[in-house]
Amino acid sequence: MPRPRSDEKRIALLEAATRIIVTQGLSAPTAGIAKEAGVPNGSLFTYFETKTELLNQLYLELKSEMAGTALKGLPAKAEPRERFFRVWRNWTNWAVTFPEKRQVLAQLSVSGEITAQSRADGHKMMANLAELADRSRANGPMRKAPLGFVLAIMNSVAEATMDYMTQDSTNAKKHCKEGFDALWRMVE
Amino acid sequence: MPRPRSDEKRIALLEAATRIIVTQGLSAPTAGIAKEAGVPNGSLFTYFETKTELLNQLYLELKSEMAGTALKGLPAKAEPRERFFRVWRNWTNWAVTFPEKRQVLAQLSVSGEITAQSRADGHKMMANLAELADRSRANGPMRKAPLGFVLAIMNSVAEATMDYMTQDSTNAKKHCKEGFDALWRMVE
Amino acid sequence: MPRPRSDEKRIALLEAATRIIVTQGLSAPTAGIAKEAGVPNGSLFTYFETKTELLNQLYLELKSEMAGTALKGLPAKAEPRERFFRVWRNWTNWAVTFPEKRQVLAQLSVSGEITAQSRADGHKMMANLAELADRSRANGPMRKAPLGFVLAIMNSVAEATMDYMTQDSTNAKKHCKEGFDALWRMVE
Amino acid sequence: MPRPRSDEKRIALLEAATRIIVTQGLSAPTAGIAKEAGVPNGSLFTYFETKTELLNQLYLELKSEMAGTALKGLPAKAEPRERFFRVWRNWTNWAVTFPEKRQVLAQLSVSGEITAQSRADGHKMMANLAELADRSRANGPMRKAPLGFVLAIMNSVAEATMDYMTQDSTNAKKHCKEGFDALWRMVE
DNA sequence: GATGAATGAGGCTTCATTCAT
DNA sequence: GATGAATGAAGCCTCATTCAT
Repeated sequence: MPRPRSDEKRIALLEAATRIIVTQGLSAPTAGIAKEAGVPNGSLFTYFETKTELLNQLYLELKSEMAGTALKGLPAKAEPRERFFRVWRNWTNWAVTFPEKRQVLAQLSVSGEITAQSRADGHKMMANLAELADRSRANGPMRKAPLGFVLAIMNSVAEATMDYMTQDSTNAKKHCKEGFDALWRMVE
Repeated sequence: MPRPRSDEKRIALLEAATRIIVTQGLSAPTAGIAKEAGVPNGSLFTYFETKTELLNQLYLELKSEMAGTALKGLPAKAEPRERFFRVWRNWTNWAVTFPEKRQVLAQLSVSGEITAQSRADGHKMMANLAELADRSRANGPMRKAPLGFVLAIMNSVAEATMDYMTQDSTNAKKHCKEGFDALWRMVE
Repeated sequence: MPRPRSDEKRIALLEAATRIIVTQGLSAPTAGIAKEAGVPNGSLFTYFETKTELLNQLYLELKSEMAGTALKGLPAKAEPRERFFRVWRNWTNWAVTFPEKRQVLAQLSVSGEITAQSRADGHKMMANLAELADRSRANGPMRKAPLGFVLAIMNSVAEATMDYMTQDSTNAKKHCKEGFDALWRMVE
Repeated sequence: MPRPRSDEKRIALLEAATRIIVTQGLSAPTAGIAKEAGVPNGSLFTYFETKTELLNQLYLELKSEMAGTALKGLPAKAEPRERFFRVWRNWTNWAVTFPEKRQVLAQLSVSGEITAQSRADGHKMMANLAELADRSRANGPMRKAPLGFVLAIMNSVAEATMDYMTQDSTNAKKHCKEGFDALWRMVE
């Protein structure tokens, strides 16, 4: 299938999918997504061969946006802790700003719809973040632990922090800092 | 004095559901679950009014089993750290021993099928664990953070640890310890 | 410019429904109706959102056809009695010609499936007939009775007449006249 | 199947059926009827072999009650008109007093569930009424019309009258009289 | 007999995907 | 390409009836 002329509808569909999936779950009908996007139901399939394909692209899109946002404006020269905190703040803020996106990403991640390839691609997008984490723990107590493990923990603390920031958004900033400090205590 | 409702079938259905959902996801047909349980499809509905009801009961069952296992054999008198580690070990071991149960629990947790009531009931089952966590952080750096936040982090580190233990099960014991130490560094 | 929705299928479905309902009642499966109409079962639902919707539309269709037939070719200028008789003849003939339609209409009318809206719409279709009745009784013994009552009686005598015409169709014409005369005696 | 010991439950079931069918239609589940009657669902089938059987007996029961009420206290010696009016009043009053019974009887009558035998039995119950009608028209304009036809018309006018009495129950008595007068004008 | 759990065929409806226009 | 009607397999759930206790 040739690439469709404009990306407009593709993006409209992806955004609509996010909105619909938040409320209806992954089993939301493609027709509903198309309608929400203001696109005829049949056309969805000229942009995405199958529903699974749409879901995988959505996964990548969200992951990419998340990673991009986290790493945006990262100062090239600064203390590791400072650099890491910058990323942490961007990252968690993204989640608080777009809770639906985070939720959908979570749903997609546990679902069986995402292919190994997509997961691998998704991980690549987090590569810079991983590198940052790797350096941060270089002299700390987890210096000998497998990087994957450290990343997993970092990710999970981030998730918990995001949850709490979203839940109690008036103190979001404070929770953001607390989460970071806790993480730092673990690795450094 | 009619045939009494058999608890066996109820359990068979719940276990079958776990097995089926691991491979097919939450959208697995009820007929498939019934078949796997060796029960006629219509009978599923004499034990669970709807599929959603089945899912909610499964959630509670798994949560309850997980909490029960974690707290089993907890020595009444011991150092907090020791007590907590005992729980941690039980908990993560359960996840490694029954990866399907954990996976299904994860799917259920993010799905929209679980009612607020079920979630509340599920939380209650973790109450003892929560208390333990509360005491552990009493003199540490997170002593002023909201308990919910501490629990969320604890939970997320546990998740990461379980993931890693499952993935690299030869070193499961080591990862279990590492995860715990990381957590302890955060709170104490 | 997709395939336009075919009115043919809609009508085929309505006619099939009539045929099926006569023999199987209102509980006739939609699949059976679709099959009888030579249409795939799923397609029934592109023409009628639900079975109830199909039933309501069928009700209206039949009512409309009945009213239309009754009033067809009504001479603008003629004695009231003459005009009324014309209608009466058309009306009862329709019932004798299409006994299945009448029977289905009867089933629908007593069933709980027909909405108040549909009933109201159905009544409107009989408005001209009602007007005719109203004029006919204007100088008779029922001139002071509520119009609704007169209409109900008229309708019920018509029903009885139709029954008898159908049952003993060789004398249909005679019964038609007798029914009309009886009715006329009542109102004029 | 041997006759069950007591008629209590049988009657409870029949009455429950009436109540349930009014609101849910003839497709009401037997389990619902049993529950409404305070009888275990399985027991329904010791009183009625099948659902159809229950429906037929209900039909007969209602028909019998209706006829019985109509003919109750009929003065042996009185003018035909007077006698007939007595019956008419009883009959229509019954319908106004028990609108659910009438409605259910109507539903049953048009449904395909009632056997020819039941219908025949039902007609027999109206025999006295038929005889009355026959005498009433003996010298009137319908003296040569088939008795069946006259009965049908009588029945249908009664139906219309009942409808109107129920609808506008404050003037029930008046409508009762009006209906009767209209009928009388037709036959006498 | 009384009870209510058990059964499995079948009903209505949904939906991803295709395809006529 | 764009559109939305068409398709039919499949899903959840219902229910009359049977039967173990």
